Amino acid sequence: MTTKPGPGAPLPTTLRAARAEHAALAADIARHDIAYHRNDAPTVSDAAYDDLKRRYLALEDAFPKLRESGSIADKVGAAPSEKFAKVKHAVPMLSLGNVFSDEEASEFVARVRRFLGLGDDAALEVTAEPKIDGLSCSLRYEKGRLVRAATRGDGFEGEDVTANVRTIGEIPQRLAGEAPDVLEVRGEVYMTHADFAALNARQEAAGERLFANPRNAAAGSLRQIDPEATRARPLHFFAYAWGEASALPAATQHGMIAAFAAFGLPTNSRTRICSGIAEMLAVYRGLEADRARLGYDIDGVVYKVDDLALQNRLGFVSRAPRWAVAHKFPAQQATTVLRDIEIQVGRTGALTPVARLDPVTVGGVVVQNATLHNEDEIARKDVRVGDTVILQRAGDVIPQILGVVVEKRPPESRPYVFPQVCPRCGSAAVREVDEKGDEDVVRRCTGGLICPAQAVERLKHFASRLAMDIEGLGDKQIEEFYEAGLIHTPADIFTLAESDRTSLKKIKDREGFGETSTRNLFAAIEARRKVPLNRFIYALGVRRIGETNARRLARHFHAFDALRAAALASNALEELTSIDGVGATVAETVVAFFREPHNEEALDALLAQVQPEPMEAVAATSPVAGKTVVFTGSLEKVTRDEAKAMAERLGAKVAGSVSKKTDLVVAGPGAGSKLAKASEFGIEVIDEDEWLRRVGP
DNA sequence: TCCCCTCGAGTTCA
DNA sequence: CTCGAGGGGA
Repeated sequence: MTTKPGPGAPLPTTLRAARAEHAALAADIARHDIAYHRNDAPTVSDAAYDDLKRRYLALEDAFPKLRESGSIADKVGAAPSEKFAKVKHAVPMLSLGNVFSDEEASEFVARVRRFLGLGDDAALEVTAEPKIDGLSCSLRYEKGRLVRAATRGDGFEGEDVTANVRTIGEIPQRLAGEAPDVLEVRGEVYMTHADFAALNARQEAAGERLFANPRNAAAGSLRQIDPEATRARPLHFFAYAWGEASALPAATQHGMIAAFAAFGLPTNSRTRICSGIAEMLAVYRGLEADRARLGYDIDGVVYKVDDLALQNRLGFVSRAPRWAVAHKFPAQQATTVLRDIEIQVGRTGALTPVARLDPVTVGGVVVQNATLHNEDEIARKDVRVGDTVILQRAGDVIPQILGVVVEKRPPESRPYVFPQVCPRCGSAAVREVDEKGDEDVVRRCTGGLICPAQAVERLKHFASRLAMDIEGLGDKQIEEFYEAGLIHTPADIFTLAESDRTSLKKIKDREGFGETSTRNLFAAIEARRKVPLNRFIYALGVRRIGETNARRLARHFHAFDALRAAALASNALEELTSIDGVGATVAETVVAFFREPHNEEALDALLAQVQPEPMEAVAATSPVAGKTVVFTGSLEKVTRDEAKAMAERLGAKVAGSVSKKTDLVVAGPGAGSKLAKASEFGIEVIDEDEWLRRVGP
């Protein structure tokens, strides 16, 4: 590391000296960035890193000429993901539902049978395979050649890691045999225990930081900027699924895996075909017993309905397939000491207790915090400061406190007393009670608009990715700007650039905000003066109005003025509850929001700065989109659940009874009163075959 | 009225 | 990811 003046040292007086220091700092910062973002192993503390950045930017401010040779300021703090191009998955990479017990696994099979309308004696084959604990990856082959590899990302969009994947020897550049024109092979990139141990030994010898577990090592290795660095890391791959395919080489799950193997792709030899729950559980037990000897990490077993035609019929529930499930091994547990309980104040005023723990490794990751959810949860488990607690990572991600080791409790400990006032603004914190007298589990700060904690959280929400998506205005910046008194309400964000230069100068000096980053931030803010209506509504942070409800409102009203006028109108509740998915509670919350005088004021100020763009009516893509459909009588080719799922997938609404709002009735044999009612209202009636023809593929 | 599903809100660590 | 609650169908 270069020796250099501390952050507080006087700046050099000559351009020459400044240039030398500027270059040295740039090199240091770049090195730390690499260590942090690429290797997932920071080499300096955040504070020390910030000092370097601050000094670097201060130099540039004092000697603007330095910027001519190219500044790294624009890149500083860039998310690691920005170093890889984004790739949209042609077919989303979805997640899997989880089960944790034999009973739940058995329910999965029962649910599949019920959905398909299979009798008890009808055969149903299911594959069982180890669930590899690595990184999901999608490999796109065109005419048999590997053209692109992408990480899973959020399931819809991942990162392009083609160059790195090409260095994995086990993954063929070219498929053997007769591969379809287009085939996206999906599977898991992982590292073996032996390679992980060897890698960590090398890291240690080189004085580099160690990886916490094979999965992190694999993730870090795959995301190397330099493909040659990936080549030096021994990665492996198992193919187990597929995305887009111009043709499928088989009609079953196991057939597909066999085809992958024939194409030269590595597949897992422990995959089995089972004809019932007993065999599935036997595979589970077998893998659980051999877990330590496999040589790579697995965290459970995946069951998949083998017949692809059945998979198709089963389809998806929200983001997970109905035809597959992960049977997880019991989560690892650990004990540690709870040092303190801190109360956080959320955007809606919710007081959330968070446990501060002595750092402990659970499932390969060091955990220091865990949410305690709410007051009742603490009381139920009688968690106290000083207690030794049992910790587990739920679904291997979020730490969860399971309970207290009472024998280890210090004699002087007392039950935890939940605060009755907001720790930030001192307002009373209450639990709301509904008309039935039921108490809400969360205690909320009643400070509302006067609570600074809530104000900051609302601002963070406003600028966040799913809301206004203002780049460069993250949580940290908002906190700093709020502290500095520069922004209080969303509208202030848009007048930031106009606000007097002296206060801006103040931020620059205080927060280490350089000329370049300030300019970029202003540009990002300007770019958001026009936003899609649904984002704007979501950004307002109205309670109970999340992403989906915001979209529902936007779709119904098309323009913001229409929504606002409707909320103020006398028939507001009626109008709002007519929207599918919006009930009385949500409607009342929306009405209350728009009628609150402070909100009206803040909204007027905001609308003077931002123009929400009206939402275009979406063109119907299917003949049944937007229609209300009723099924009656018995269906023969598909089950009722299936028909319903099919209709909803195409944008139709399925109702249980015929009314004037019904657009279409699908009647099978044995249809009774519903059919009569349909003809009474003059509603179109079709049979199952006609239905399948209309919605068919 | 109950049950199932979806949505919202809150959270962890990298 | 999980929990609780809202919405809507049975």
